Amino acid sequence: MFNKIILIGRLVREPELRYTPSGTAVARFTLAVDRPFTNRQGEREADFIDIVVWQKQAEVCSQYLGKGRLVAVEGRLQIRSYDDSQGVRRKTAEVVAEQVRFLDRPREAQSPAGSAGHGHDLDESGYSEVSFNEDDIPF
Amino acid sequence: MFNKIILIGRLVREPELRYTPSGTAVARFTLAVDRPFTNRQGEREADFIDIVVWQKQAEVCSQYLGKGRLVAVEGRLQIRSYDDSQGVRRKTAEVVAEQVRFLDRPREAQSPAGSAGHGHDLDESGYSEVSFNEDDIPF
Amino acid sequence: MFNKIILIGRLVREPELRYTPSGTAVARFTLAVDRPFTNRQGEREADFIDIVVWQKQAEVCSQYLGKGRLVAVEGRLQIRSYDDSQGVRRKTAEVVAEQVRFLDRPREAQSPAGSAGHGHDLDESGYSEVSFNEDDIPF
Amino acid sequence: MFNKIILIGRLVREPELRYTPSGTAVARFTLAVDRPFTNRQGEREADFIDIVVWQKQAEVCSQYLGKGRLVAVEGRLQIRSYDDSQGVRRKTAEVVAEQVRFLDRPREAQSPAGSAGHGHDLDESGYSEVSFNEDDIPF
DNA sequence: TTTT
DNA sequence: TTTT
Repeated sequence: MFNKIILIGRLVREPELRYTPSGTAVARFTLAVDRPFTNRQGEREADFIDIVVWQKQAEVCSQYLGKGRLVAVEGRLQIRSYDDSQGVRRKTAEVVAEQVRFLDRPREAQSPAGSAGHGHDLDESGYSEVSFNEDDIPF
Repeated sequence: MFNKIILIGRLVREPELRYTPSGTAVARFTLAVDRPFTNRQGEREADFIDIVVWQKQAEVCSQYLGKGRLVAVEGRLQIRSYDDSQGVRRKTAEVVAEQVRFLDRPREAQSPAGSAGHGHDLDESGYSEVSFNEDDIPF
Repeated sequence: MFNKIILIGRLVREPELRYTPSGTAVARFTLAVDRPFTNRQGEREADFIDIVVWQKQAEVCSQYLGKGRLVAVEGRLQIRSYDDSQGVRRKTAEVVAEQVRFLDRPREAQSPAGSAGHGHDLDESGYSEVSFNEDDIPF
Repeated sequence: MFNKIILIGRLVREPELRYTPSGTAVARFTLAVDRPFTNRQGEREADFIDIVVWQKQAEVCSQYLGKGRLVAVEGRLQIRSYDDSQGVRRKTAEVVAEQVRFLDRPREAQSPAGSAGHGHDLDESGYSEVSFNEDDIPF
C-alpha cells in the first residue's frame, strides 16, 4: 500500500549496466550504509543494500557513479521469491530506485599524466570521465 | 549513513513473540505491501516484508495485532549475511521497526458465543485478545 | 536537493477543488496529524498541515475524501514567500502531494432515508457518495 | 499520527545556538533545498526551510556546521499558530530535527596566515571552529 | 535575509 | 477555522 525507502551510502563497486531484450537500460549497484551504532566489539557495521535503477537514470548512474561515491537513493523495497536449483524457496531483497542523487563530487582523476587547470579530469558535463569497456557489463 | 523505510501494509499472520536469553522481547511479523501497479497479467502483486520489533513495542504488537491488521512501520532495512549448512553465503533482509502505528480498529468479535474458532476475543480495551501457546513461538 | 515528507492524518474538513485558468485541477485540504507526545498539560496536540494535490488526483481526492477521513500523503514541503498588503514579508508552508492513499473506508452515509442492503449509500465505484454543491467550492 | 520529513540541502548561514531558561540547548538554521525542476523562466528555485535542533545535537550542529554545509535532516514538520501584534492569526512552519547528518567535509581553511577575515579556523578535529559572541545569539 |  |  505504501513502500518508501530512503538511503544514503557509498557504492561498494562500479555500477553494472545491462539492457533488457526490449532495450530498456537497467543498472545495479550495491550501497554500503553505515549503521547508526557500533556492535558489541565496538565496530561500526554497514548494511550492503542492492539497488536497481531503470531507464535513463540507469545510464546516468553507470556513466557518472563509481566505487566510493556518496549517493542518496529513494525507492521501494522489493522482495522476490524464487525456487533455487535444489527446489528450495529463496528470497531476494532489492531497492528499486525512483531517484538517485549524487552527493559528492567525483574524486580527482588518478591519471599519472596530471591534469591542468583546477586539477580535475573533467568531461564536458563537469563530471570526471568514467571509461567503460566490455568487462564492465558482466552480469 | 542514512537508512529509513516507511511501509503501510497488512499482517499476513499473527506476530510471533520471543524473548532473548537476557529477557528482551522481540516480535516478528510479515507485512503484505501492495505494489502500486499491476503485472503483465493485470494482477496486483505484493511485497512480503519481514518486520522485527524490539522491547516494549514487541509486546504491544503481539498483544494487539493480528492477521489482516493494517499498520504503518517506520524503521531501517537490515541485511544480514550468513553461511548456510552447505557453506553457501546467504542474505536475509528485514526491517527493524522503530515505530509501529495501528491504522485500523481490530475487527469485531464474530460471535458472542465465544470465538474458539479463529481464536480471538475482545478484551476490555476493545482490542481482540491474542492467545499464545507454545506452538506460537516456533522461530 | 532532496525533500520528502510522509504524513498520516485526518482531514479536518472537505477538500476544496479548483481549476487553474488553463484547466488544471487543484485540490486543497488540511490534515490534522497528532503529535507523538502530550504537552505539559497532558493534552495531545496536532499539527494542522496544508496539502495541495494536482491534476487527476485532485479530482479523486475531492470526490472521495471528506472530513475525518484517514489518509497517507507523500510529497514535498514547499515554502513560498510573498509580501502582504502591509509590505511585510510572509511565508506559507504547504505539502505538495505526489501521492495520497486512503487508509479507511468512508463512514456510513448519514442519509435519514436509510439505506438498504449492508447499510451504505454506495455509488458505482463502491465509495459512499459525497454530494457537492456550489458552497463547497468557495476558494 | 505519522509525520516524517527527510531533507538534504545546504545551510544558508551559520546556525544560531540558544539555551532555554532551564538550560536546554536549541539550535536553529535554515536549509536551502533545491527544487527538482526549473520554473517557467528556466531558473532553479529552492525552498528555504527552518530547522530546529535540540539538546546535544544542537551543540554539535552549532559547533561544526556553517554556511554552505551540506546536511541530511530527518524530523517532523511542526506548525505553530499564534496571534501577531495586530491580532491576526499567523502560522509558522519548522522542521524539528531528530537527526542531522553531515554530508560533506568542512571546506579547507582559506589561508595558513589565519582566517580573521571570515571568522573560521580549523580546530584539531579538522572541522572549522565557529566562534560565537553575543551578536550570534539574537533570536 | 538565502545555499552550491 | 481544526480530525479520531
